[in-house]
Amino acid sequence: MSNRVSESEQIVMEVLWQESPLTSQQVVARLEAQDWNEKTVKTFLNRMVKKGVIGFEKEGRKYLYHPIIKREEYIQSESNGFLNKVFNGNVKDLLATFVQNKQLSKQEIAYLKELLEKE
Amino acid sequence: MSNRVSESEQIVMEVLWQESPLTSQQVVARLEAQDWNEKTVKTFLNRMVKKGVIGFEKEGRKYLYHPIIKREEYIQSESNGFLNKVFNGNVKDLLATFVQNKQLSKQEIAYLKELLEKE
DNA sequence: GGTTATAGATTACACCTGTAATCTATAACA
DNA sequence: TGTTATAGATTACAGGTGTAATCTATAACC
Repeated sequence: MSNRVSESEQIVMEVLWQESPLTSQQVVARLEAQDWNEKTVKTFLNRMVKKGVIGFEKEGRKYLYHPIIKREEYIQSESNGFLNKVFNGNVKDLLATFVQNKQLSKQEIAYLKELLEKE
Repeated sequence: MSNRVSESEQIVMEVLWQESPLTSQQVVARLEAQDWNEKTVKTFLNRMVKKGVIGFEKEGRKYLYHPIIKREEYIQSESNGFLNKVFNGNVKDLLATFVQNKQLSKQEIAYLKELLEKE
């Protein structure tokens, strides 16, 4: 089993990053919008435990799940992967693509300029 | 067979985006750095044809492969997928993450500011 | 205490992907 | 023209992923 987080698993991670620990039932409840069978969610939780990306504490017969990897680290790692894969590591190209293809509000533009000033 | 381009397949696509049409041998030659068996590359070409992301013209017994999907469209689609998946669609967050975590040269910063001006 | 509901564990199964080896037809060479 | 090299097609096979159903043990209820 690899220890990469699949797309579906990431959706489960988001729930636990938002709030934890949670029982599987609570996770299922918070994923209602996904329209996944409860069994499916439990499979994901199980696999994620095996991958070592989440852990749990037993509480009676139930488990209380919590994230092990940090959201920031995950985002960093995904971002770098994406940067290398799609933009061959060229940050400028990546930024230009997003700046040009997405509508940015005046506020956002101002905010980003400020960030650039600080660099 | 899905019509998404896998990671390995994308590497093959890059070759054809750079130059096409190419025979499988030429593609193999341009992928020497990948250290893939020739058979492996041919499998990828085959699958990509089935997925409809590349096409070919017969030239005698050989095929001349060419991309069907455009690089720009691919990048757009991957970028949007990434944006939604990792940043929940929030471009500002995405841009901030890359601006803050990557070293940008003065030139790059100037260039990006210029882009922002134009928005 | 016996029965039932439920929690997590195990099993299932098809499709995708990485990574080739083998098959089959034919072009090219001797 | 018979043999061989080679092109693409087909087959292989393990591990990951989506999507659950079934198994097994136990907590909870009657």
